[in-house]
Amino acid sequence: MAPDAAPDDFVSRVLEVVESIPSGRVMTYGDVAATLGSRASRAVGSVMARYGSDVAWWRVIRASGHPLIDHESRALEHYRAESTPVKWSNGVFRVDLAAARHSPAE
DNA sequence: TGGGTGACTAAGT
DNA sequence: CACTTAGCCACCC
Repeated sequence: MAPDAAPDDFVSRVLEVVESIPSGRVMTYGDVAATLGSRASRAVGSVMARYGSDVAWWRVIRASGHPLIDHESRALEHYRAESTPVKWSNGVFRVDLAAARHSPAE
């Protein structure tokens, strides 16, 4: 129980990547996991569910471009504030990955 | 130590 | 383009 989080932990690593995402950009769970050298996209989501309250969770979306389920209204407010490119489809919005996808190696 | 779960992904229908 | 099925990996009890 160290008071300071270790950057060696998978959790801290995920948070670091999410915080490295610039405003107006988004990353998929798979991209974040790939940055960590793993395919644990689900584990990334689990980390966000627990510690996402302290990071820009709205900048992390699914590979399909859909925002977090049951949180799309909250995410939309952030996207509008960050000028994130989104596409509307029959009342439901979707992030334009072709224009908003961010690469950490860039 | 082992089994079940999940803010997921990709492929097929 | 949207829904369904199977696969993966890390975390929790």
